[in-house]
Amino acid sequence: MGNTPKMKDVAEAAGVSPMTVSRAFRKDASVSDDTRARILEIAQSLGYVFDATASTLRSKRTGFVAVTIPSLNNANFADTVTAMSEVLAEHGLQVLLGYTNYNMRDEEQLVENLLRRRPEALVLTGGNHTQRTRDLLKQAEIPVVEIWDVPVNPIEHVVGFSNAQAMKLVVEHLLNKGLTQLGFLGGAASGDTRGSDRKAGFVSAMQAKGLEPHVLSPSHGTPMSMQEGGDATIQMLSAYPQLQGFVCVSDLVAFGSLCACQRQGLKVPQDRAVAGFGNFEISATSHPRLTTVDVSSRIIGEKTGALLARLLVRLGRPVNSDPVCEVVQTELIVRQSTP
Amino acid sequence: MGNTPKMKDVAEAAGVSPMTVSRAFRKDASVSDDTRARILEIAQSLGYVFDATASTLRSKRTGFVAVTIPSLNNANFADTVTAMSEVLAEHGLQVLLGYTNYNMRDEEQLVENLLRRRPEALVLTGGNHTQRTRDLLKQAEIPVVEIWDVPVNPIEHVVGFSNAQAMKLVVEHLLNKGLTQLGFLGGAASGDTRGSDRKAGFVSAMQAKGLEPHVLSPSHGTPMSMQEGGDATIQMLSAYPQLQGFVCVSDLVAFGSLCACQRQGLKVPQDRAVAGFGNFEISATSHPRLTTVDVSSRIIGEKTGALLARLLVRLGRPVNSDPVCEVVQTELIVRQSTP
DNA sequence: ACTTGCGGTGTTATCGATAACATAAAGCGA
DNA sequence: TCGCTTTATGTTATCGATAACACCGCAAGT
Repeated sequence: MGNTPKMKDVAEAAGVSPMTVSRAFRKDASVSDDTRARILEIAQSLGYVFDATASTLRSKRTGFVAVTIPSLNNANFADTVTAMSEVLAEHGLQVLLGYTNYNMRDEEQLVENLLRRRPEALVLTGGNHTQRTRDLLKQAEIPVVEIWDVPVNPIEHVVGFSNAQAMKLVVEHLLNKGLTQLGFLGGAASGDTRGSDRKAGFVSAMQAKGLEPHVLSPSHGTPMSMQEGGDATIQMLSAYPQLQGFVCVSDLVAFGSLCACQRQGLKVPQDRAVAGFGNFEISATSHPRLTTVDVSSRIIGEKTGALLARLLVRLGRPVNSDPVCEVVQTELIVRQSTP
Repeated sequence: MGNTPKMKDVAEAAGVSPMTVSRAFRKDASVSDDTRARILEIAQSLGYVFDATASTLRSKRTGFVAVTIPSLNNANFADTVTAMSEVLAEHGLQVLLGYTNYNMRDEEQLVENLLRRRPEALVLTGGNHTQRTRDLLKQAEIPVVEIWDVPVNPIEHVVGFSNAQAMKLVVEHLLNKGLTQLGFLGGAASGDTRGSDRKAGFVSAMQAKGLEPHVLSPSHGTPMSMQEGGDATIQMLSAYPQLQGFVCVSDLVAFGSLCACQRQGLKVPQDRAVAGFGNFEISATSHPRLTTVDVSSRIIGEKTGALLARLLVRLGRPVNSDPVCEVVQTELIVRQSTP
């Protein structure tokens, strides 16, 4: 139990001071090559495992980057987190992940918990936060990045895109193809702000052409998914049989909608068009394949990781710099589910 | 910068000793209710955020549970991790997540990195590890749980199921329906051991009936997904046109296979049967819906979380107990993609 | 030859909270 | 009233690594 070897033990075994062992474990510090090699070998043979918890206290560098996402159950966020983790790992940084459940209250609690771990930076998915969350982050004096959104009033750095703008691409494509009777599926009032932004993009794009936007959103705060997309489609079909197409908050909803149409004996795209959002794998596979918007989830992760690596460069404390706002590309991908 | 308030500052502001503040921040310790309330209020007004990194060093309790999963890009693992996080959060424990990329070497490196953070327990997805990984874990003297598998030679605790056994359910169902010409899609040689186990289950179930098992696996170490499932289906169809059904390593592959069949003008299940594995959301939505095996991903996470909470109960060091081996239920779900 | 500089190493104090122990005040039965 | 437990709080030393500084010896510059 108490026999876990410490740096001191390694030092004694190697006949050097603990300080030298400490240096040997860091790539940058100045130790002669053979001393380092010998120390590392001895450490390994003793079964010594570096203790980051102690290092952290004195050096004030935890090597953590805290990241909040609404939910793990979303391939797009998972891609972003994976890419970010990879980039950060190259710089010796660890991602500390937390889930907000699409809820600003939970986010506030989460942020406080994460800050207790003294992360060197914090990444928030989305741009909507409670005032206390913003206060906590300000106090923490660490770099903050908001992703997957372009907030009107950003906290500091931003790596994202306009969900409303991206959704507009879809609507305009359908309008150009002559479809004017369109319904929107998804985008709850609270919680999923990205979904709401997409809905807003749909509504404003329709209104810009003087068309009526039909919308069906879930009443709860969590985003619609496949099953609900199908249910919503059935409802829409009976409430507005004249609809020519369904614009969906995500590919998952679109897939649910597609299958529901097929079950009703409706052909897609001949009888009804269906468009998704996010370019999930499913949209490239389904039959027919889904028209969607690619939002480069991985690239958001990579860019955020690279930005943080730059800000947290080894030379001492975080570099002060002007807020960065990187807008990543979104691209309409037209496939067979729309004319 | 240096003006971040510390416990001492809160103590002075409240006119008590730092120790009392420390106790006020822990639910269990003995402080009078009004003192605690006053301290917490003052702490809040000063913008004090508890420093877990310092607490950790002295108390030797990090509150971390390290978890390794092959990849975030899998809704099943995501469910497990989410459920586990929820349960552990109730006990003040934080999940520290790492990815092995379906690679034992990466896992070894990852485990070492995670151990540096001094987690109180470690959860490994799968039962295949390098010797050094096993040595590291033994040295660490913390509870270890292997999940999503029932290893022949477990390290310590297990919460999982037999992938081979579960796959056998699918095969036997198809055989009972009179289909004897079956092909298997997925399950690479290395890397994805759960996939390989499922493949093994398929092969042995076929051989038990004296039938020839046709198998098509990816050459690389990462699991097959939708796109590849479709490609593999096309290959199988031309190599073995007599096949009556495709048994797939996952619902994702099955969905790829289903769509590929449909593109070829083949009706499922009339012309070809398709079965998946994992009961992903897609299998309940697709048209036709997919026959699959439910493996209760969330329950694995919940049970693992509960087990760890029990082992790490607040009263001092980890409780010593005999290794637990919980086998969770798997259930065949017959839907329309098979006769 | 003498200084200057630098690579390599050791010494000491310290990061911020808490375990362990000590202590003061309050409750309580006989 | 006394001794005893219980509750609320304070004191001191410590967790394990590292920042900051000091130091030594050797090579290069003048």
